[in-house]
Amino acid sequence: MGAERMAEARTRTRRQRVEEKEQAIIAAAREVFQEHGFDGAKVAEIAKLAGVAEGTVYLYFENKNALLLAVAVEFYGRLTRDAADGIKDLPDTAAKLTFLARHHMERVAAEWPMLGIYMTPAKVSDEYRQTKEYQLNRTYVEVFDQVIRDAVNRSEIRADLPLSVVRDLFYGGLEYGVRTMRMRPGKTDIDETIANFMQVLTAGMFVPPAEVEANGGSDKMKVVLSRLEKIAGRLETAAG
Amino acid sequence: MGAERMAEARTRTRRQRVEEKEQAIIAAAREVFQEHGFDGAKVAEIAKLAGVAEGTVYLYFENKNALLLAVAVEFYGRLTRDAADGIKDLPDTAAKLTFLARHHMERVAAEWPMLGIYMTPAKVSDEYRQTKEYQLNRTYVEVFDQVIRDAVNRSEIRADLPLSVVRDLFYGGLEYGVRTMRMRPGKTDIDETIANFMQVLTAGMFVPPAEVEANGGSDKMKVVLSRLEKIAGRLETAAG
DNA sequence: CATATATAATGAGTCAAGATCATTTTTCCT
DNA sequence: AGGAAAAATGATCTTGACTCATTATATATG
Repeated sequence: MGAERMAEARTRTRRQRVEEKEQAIIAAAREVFQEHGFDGAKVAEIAKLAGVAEGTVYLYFENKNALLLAVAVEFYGRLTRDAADGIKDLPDTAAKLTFLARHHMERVAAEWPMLGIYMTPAKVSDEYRQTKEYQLNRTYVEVFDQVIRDAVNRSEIRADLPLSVVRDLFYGGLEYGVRTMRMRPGKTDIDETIANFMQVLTAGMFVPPAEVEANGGSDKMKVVLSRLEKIAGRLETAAG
Repeated sequence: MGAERMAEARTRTRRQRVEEKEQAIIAAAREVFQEHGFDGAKVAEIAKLAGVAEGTVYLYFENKNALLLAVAVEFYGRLTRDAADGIKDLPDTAAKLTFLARHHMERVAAEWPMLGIYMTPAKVSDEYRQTKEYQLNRTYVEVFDQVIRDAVNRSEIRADLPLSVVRDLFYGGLEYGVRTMRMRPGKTDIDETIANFMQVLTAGMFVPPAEVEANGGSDKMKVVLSRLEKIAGRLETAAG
């Protein structure tokens, strides 16, 4: 019994050591990927930064891609957690979406090399896309999806639009938005950009005929009112 | 004089031969990139397919990236030309945008590997992005931009939205849309997807309060009024 | 504590693929 | 024809991912 527990304890500490080393390698990989991009990153450099020999990396990860995947898992974990936490106490749909937009833009902008790399479809095989990468992304956008579903249930958002279309516009638009911002640094304000995005998603980009009618519409209301008053008058007369 | 002309003529035919070979290499590269992706493509295979020695490729292109760039130039050329041609005779903004959306989706879907590769920021150096790649993209989206500008001038589209935001939503959304379609093959209809995209861009995704008042509003109002008038009429008759 | 066994780590070596360059082949002019 | 310039070749070099025989460390046992 005592021996068994000791054995277990020892095994655990060994596992802990192993896990610490694994974490060190992942951390090093993140840093090197961030700096040089996937292709530019040398496994030798990652190993050196992690304080292990090059061969050791391959005891922990099958290959460079697996290393990238591990970094991505960690990245998506943080991303998803922060997104979910961030919207928890926000009052309405618009505020939540605005937060998610900002959160996404900032993160993508900050860790662009990693994300850009990871998103490259050819990089991660079809199998992976069907499983791990897909699941990661799925879990992340689930936060967004839930906000939309709630809004649809409360009839704030059209129910006739497929969720995927809304989601693709949101995240696709944001990703391109980040690119645009990177292209002209300093010349674009993130808050203004997000406000404009929300503007389009909320009200569309076309000048809404509805709006024209609605304004002029108040005139219509007057017309209707006067007609109603006439009717009321006739009713009173009739009743009288 | 005669000699000079002859020299020129011969030089020209030599140049022609050289250009033919260059085209052959580019064509081979496109095919191999298309099949294996950038990383998977071997210069040796491209050379073989083009019918030249491996070293010859490097007489025409500095390196593999330059080869990719050449393929991209050719690709963007076709893409831009077809886009401009396609919208020339279309009657209104909505039709033009719908065409551009479909055109883009189909091309991206068909030549995804190439585009996906090329769009990867790390692949093409910062210098290139500032010059060649940026210019290519710029020329392509110029077609879209002009449609939007025209629409703004005719007051069909809000003037307060930066063009870049509209553009990013359009192309970003479409790119993600293509991904979604690839993810669930057969389960998503391209025309329906495009219609939904246009729906959001046109009218927004939120249920517009204005619309309720204006559309339903006016109709309902008319119905109610006519009912009231009928009632009034009957009452008058009855009272009469 | 000493020894044996299992586990972990190492880095020199292999291999594949991009890029180079001395050599050969072709073109073209006199 | 002959020679110079241009073009093409492929063996060779280089780099970096990945392997594996060897060494070191940790754990279990007498």
